[in-house]
Amino acid sequence: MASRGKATILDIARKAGVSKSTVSLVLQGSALIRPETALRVRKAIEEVGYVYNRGAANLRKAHSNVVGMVINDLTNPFFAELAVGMERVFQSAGIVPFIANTAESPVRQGEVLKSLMEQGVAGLIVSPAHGTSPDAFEHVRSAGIPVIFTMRRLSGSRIPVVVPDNPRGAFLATRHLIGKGHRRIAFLGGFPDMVVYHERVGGYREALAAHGIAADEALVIQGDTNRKGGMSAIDTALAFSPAPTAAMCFNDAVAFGAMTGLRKRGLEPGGNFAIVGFDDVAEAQHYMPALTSVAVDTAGLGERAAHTMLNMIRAGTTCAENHIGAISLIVRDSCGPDITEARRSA
Amino acid sequence: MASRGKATILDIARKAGVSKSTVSLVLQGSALIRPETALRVRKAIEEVGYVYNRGAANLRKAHSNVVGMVINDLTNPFFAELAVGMERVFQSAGIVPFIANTAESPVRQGEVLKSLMEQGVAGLIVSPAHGTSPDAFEHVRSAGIPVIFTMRRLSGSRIPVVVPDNPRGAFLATRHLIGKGHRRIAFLGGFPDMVVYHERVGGYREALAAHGIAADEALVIQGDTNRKGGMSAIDTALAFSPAPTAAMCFNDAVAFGAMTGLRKRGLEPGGNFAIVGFDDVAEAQHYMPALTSVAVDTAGLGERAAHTMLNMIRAGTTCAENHIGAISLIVRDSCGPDITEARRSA
DNA sequence: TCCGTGAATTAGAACGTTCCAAAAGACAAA
DNA sequence: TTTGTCTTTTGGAACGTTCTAATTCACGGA
Repeated sequence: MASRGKATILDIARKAGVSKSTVSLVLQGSALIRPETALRVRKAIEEVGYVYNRGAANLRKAHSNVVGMVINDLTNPFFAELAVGMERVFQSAGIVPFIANTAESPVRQGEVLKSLMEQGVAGLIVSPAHGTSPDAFEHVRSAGIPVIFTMRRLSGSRIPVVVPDNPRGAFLATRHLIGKGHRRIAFLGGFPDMVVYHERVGGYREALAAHGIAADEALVIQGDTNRKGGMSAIDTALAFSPAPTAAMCFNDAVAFGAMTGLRKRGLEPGGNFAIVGFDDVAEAQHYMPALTSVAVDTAGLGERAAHTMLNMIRAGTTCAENHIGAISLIVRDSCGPDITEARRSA
Repeated sequence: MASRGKATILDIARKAGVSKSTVSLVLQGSALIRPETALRVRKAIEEVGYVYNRGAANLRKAHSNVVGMVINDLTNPFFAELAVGMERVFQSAGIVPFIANTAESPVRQGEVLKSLMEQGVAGLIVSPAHGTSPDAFEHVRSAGIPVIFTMRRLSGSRIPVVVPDNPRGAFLATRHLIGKGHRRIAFLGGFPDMVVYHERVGGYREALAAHGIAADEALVIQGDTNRKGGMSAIDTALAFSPAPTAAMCFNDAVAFGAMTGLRKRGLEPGGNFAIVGFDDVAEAQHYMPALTSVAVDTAGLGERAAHTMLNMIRAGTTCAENHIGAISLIVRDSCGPDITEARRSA
């Protein structure tokens, strides 16, 4: 019986009356082995409950079959979905994905990175933590290990990225608000040290400019990119006079927070105040009112990143083209009716 | 320079003018080595950009430093939070946690399990996928690898569990509704093939019985444990006559769905219908109305599970005591005022 | 009989660590 | 000088695979 210590390839060889080389070949599905021999070996494998030792194999093999996915915030469903999308692709390609969470801490990210390197990952897909230095992953890449950034890019880094078309998304969303008749539109959440922030605020400004609306810088309100940040940002926004009548939010979490904040002040999102989000998380459609948001096809981007990584690993390169994912505006109820129409019919 | 192929312990030895054994000892922080020698070695390590090869080390070591966390649904913030809590503990204990998602599929779970075994995990913490057979993890355990189930238990399995006190939670929540004057209380969501379901429904029934309320089996409505399930369950519940005036939900996701469903029918959660959830996810307090829910201290349970696992690994045992985590009812706005009082004052 | 060919199998040297047993060196006591 | 003890260092055999370069075998043709 398989007792003290696990069974090895050698135990199977003995049991099947072949050499360890033959067993190895069978394990790799080689066509060199005579089918009946292979069958005998496979039976032996079954009988002793053998489990393959990938660590030992990786010692010989050129490179391992594990890739690391370094995620900045796994408790955010948006990123969790991303991770799960990538995981699916890797799993079915026979490579083992390790998911690691950095909780937006560059320090944790460093530790996690060290662990993954020690495990001998064949590649790394990273959604970098807030505050990551642009060259934090350079030594990985220069060691010949492919790295891809996803969802967030680091300014000044030459590592390939897979990100949504943030400027276009913000542009479309803002244009939608303008089309509804809004003229004083706030931008809520985010900080200027993230590239995404500039991309989204840029799209927002571009839309305003395209419609000849003067941007009021006071209405661009920075803040945390979560519910709490949304609640305080909307408070700040409403303190101005004349108050904005609509808000483009950095992401859906901020939008949810803003909607709660509006209700606290007796305003009704989708009624007398319009809100647009960004990311289109699953919750957006179930919220009351259902949130109009920019869909970024999270799972699709994840899959794209994973496929790109697979190609890089196969090709043995650390280069790849950037991918800017298409976005689309999902119109739901949080922007209410056209306010010019409403005014006219009143 | 470190060029073709990574630097190994041997390169460092050469560079520092010592033997590979010495380098190994330094890497393990052994006190045997003379401090100045250690320093010289460490400098060499720094200079060549050496990265430790854990795979090679694990080949010799009794067991590895990685544990696997098998999660049924990472896109559910509740489980994501659990995973993150465990990860924190492991990371700071110097062991590497791998997070894997099974998407509630026993098949995926099997694949994931195989991968983890091949990586040579030292232990496994599992929140089993819906439909997992009770002995799915028996062979792991009998191979001497510690396994812990968390959040969900499998009937008939002898693997140690770390779970919240489900019966008590459901009891307290139901009692709260009864205290508000409700007599027709529905139980929404879940399926009888999960042990958790029986525990929670059990607590619900016990509370009813304790207050002399006859349980109406028609009001126990099975369904998916997500938003969609909640929406259809509340529809079913409201079709009965007399209709229930309150609902105890299997979890918060179901509760959110039920609240949406109520609004669709012109009822107001927290107004003329009372809702209680279970899990107290982060979103509960931000929802409108804020959801009264049973808090299970997710992160705490995760940490507890992780610590138990660490102990099991250290002790080399596959046994541990079950842990039933304390719960508490967090009262917010979704149950509204006492309806008997309301009736009296009307 | 001898040789060549091709298919199937195998021996043995890696891979980068750990760890045991032993060695080397320094010093004190006999 | 010899012996013993203690500290520090080291050689070399594992660990479980893969992979290259054989080796073996059967068969057909000369």
